[in-house]
Amino acid sequence: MTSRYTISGLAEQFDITARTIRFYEDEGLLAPERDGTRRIYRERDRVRLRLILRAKRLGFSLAEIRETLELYDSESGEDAQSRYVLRVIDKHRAVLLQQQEDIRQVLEDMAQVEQRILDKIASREQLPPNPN
Amino acid sequence: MTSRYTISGLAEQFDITARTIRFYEDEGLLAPERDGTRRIYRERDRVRLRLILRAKRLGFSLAEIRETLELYDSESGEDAQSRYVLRVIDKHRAVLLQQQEDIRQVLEDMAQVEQRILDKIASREQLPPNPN
DNA sequence: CATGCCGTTTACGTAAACGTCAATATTCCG
DNA sequence: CGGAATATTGACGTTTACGTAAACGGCATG
Repeated sequence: MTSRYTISGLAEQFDITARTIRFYEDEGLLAPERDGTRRIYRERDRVRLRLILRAKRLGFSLAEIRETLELYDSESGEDAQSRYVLRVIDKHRAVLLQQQEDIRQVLEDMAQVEQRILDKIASREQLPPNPN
Repeated sequence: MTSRYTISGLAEQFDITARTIRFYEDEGLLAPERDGTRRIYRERDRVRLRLILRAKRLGFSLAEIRETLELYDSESGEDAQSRYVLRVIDKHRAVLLQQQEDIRQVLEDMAQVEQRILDKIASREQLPPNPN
């Protein structure tokens, strides 16, 4: 059961269009096998796609995602290369931590707006049935 | 000291270009006062800009940000409007929580890649000085 | 066999978010 | 006061991430 997927199957699973998946391939983010001309996706392609969409939800560009995937995938034979990858990982981690902080801030702001509205609704319900 | 800022001042503070700030104004995200033709930014503009950039780092579009700002700012006089805003806030919160989860996942993946590399480096340092 | 239905490539279209001049004020500073 | 620096409004260019349409191949099925 080396699970195989069709392009429309994958598209449905992730709620995107086949066009999008082909585009990701054009951009070098995916490289499915072929049965003649048809694309065949395996489990590893699915995992990759899930990763891509995760990163996209966080606002990263396809170019960034591609570079990152290539880098992390690279067997990084040499020591220098390994250390370079480690540095890049640290940079990426910094960006993600910043995003976590941004999310915290926005959630806080939202809670304030929400509270303001709730207070107003509450104060209105206190009032007698419209003194007109 | 009702702090005033020039456009280039703000640009420097936030490490963006003046063009960007003007563009945000064109898009209805900012509305600074004018001294004749020059723009004058007050503290509230600065706060707004900080918010905009935060949201941008999280991958939201300017259109989304504008709508959100307008909505949250609206005095929402009517009760129905208030309840509507509360629902939108809930939706936004859901998106942010999803992002938090995405970040957790990506951080996890990164940690794995990092560990793999560290292991490889360690195993290499175990080996005797190159058996050639 | 005709007719869907899915898949493929190629190509042009598009919206978003600015960058990059250009031409024209204004303002600051020695 | 005069030149340098800063600001303003167009207007056009560019990149990203697909959408959309055209034109075609393969297969399955009534």
